[in-house]
Amino acid sequence: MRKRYASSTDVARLAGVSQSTVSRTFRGDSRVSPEARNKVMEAAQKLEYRPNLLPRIMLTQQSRLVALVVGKMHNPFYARVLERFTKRLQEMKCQVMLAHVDSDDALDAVVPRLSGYRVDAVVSALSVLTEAAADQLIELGVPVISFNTHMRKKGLYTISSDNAPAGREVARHLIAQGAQRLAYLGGPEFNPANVDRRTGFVEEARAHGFEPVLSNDEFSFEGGARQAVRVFAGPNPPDAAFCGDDLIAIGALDALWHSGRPLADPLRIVGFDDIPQAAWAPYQLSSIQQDEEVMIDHALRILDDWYAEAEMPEYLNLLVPGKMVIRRSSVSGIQFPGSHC
Amino acid sequence: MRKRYASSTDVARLAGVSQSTVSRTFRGDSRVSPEARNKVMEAAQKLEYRPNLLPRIMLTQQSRLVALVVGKMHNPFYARVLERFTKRLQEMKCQVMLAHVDSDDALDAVVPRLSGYRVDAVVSALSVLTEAAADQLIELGVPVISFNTHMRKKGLYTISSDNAPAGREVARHLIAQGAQRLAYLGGPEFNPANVDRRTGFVEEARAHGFEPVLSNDEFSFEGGARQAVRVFAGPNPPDAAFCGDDLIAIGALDALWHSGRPLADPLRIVGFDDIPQAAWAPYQLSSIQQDEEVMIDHALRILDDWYAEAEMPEYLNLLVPGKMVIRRSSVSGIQFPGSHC
DNA sequence: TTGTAAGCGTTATCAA
DNA sequence: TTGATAACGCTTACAA
Repeated sequence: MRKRYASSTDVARLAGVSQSTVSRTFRGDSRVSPEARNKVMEAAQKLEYRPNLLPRIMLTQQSRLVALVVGKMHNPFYARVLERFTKRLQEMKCQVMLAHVDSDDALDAVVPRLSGYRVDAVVSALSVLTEAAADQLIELGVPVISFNTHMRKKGLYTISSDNAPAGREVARHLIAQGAQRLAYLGGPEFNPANVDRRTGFVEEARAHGFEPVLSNDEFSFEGGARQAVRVFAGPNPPDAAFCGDDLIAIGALDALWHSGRPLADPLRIVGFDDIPQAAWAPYQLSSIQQDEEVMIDHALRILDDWYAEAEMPEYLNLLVPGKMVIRRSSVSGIQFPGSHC
Repeated sequence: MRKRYASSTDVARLAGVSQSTVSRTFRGDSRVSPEARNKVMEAAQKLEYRPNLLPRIMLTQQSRLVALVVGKMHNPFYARVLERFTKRLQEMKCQVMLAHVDSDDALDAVVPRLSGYRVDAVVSALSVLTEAAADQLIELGVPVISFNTHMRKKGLYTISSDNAPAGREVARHLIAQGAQRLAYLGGPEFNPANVDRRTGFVEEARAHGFEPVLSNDEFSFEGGARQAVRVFAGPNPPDAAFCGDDLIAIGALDALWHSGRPLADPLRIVGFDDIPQAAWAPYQLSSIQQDEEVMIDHALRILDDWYAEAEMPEYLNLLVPGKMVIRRSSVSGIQFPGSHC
């Protein structure tokens, strides 16, 4: 049989005080005499007492547990968000309960547990939060904070990069650099972040008299590779592409690299997310940096308000501007191995 | 005031049955009549009843909560382990409590919370688990499972790649490819994984009459960049290097790339971890693949045994063989842009 | 098959 | 400053 933890009652008995005094001591309640405190601490030490937080949760209706629902962590952008967010939550005395969800089935299995542990809030960093998934989380009855989604729903608070203006900025930049034939290599067709990035890009391009080639696939390296093969197959391939995220951009470049296909020279590429790999020497990829710190700040503020029992808005759709980071890939263009021979 | 969840008592009242019947219904206890079950489910639906797991934890001394303690998630290898592990734990009906720890202070803050929530076990994917940190986790009184550490301590179960033989294999491979001047670019000098990889490599090299140049720094891109500058500075630089992990290898390559320094041709490189980026076109990096699935299997078996209240060994140090993945970087060597002109 | 009642380890209220 | 005592929402004998 498993060894039981010592309880505050055990400590109280050994210290010769009441259980309430032990409780007060450990919560830092001022109304404890120094002598009592000493006796308690000594007994606690002897018994290796670890205060149990669970009864407190039941009594106060507050767990300080925040669920973080993630999908694909192979994207370094999400790994970074997860790391920072966890750190910040710990600083505000919350713990993260991680839930990995790669299908709606997985969500079915996980949601009852999240409610069972009485998480105070759910944060979704799922790249695609479908409407059904959002509903399921909202039914938990706790605030749902979601990154890079935008839906107007009671109980849903979204925080997104301002994708459309970023797309427009990329179009202007590529055109200013002298691009003639534009392309957009995107994520899943109806993914909201993808839609906004593409729309901004396409609209701005059209305003300048260009009609970009459009393509979509997964947000991933492989998705980029597949699209590159399709988009750059023709006789007069694009000489500039905006990619839905950096992994797509890098996957596309690698595919072109391998294909040995004749390409426009220079070929200019811009990605999105500004993952660390974008700065790596062979890519030197221009990208839109999402301001994760500000996005996380917003999320924490919403949580704070909720903990303070402040009046919460029914829903919220916050936009955070991205910042364009210009590197070689969109200026002098991609250097293929040996391309300058 | 925060809205309270419905309790099983509320459901019982509405359904006109006893609270125990509600409890039995939700635990799938067979001793409930179909009529009772129906009434209960109906009432539960109406009240949006979500069973609370916390009292159960208190009663059964089992939370099915596993703490995952992570350090640097910017390493894609750890991100992948985290993702897989979380998924597998969910499949065995456990939830992950994530703890981000980047200093011993952070550990002090986090440990009392982990015990407070009564986690059943702690899994550490910290790249360096110092002895002090290990002790702190062990004092929680729950099993501690740690990756790529090796310490013999009661309550500590370690699972590591078998680093030394991997190092030896790399030495043999590079020598067989025709390398003349070997180098090892490593992680922190006393990190156990680093020590083993280096030792295996150096011993085998010496057995073949080679004396590698040694260097160390962080396990990171920047660490690799810094080491490359030092190691390849001399007049007769190494023509083959084994790197403590793939990020070091890639950082080193990028630094050399930028430096424009005259280098051995071919220059052969091998990394460790086989992160997805190792396969990217400009690098084509040979690497040692850690068999994470098997490592995770071991960890889950330990957990399973513990849940089954099986007799646990005092400690355990498991080794999992790595597998060498050979790519261009160690055969024809690294191609610098334009190097084949 | 159902209900009663005693815990689990805290917090919070009220007297002392 | 202390100690009783009633919750919190379940699980689990035990009785009916």
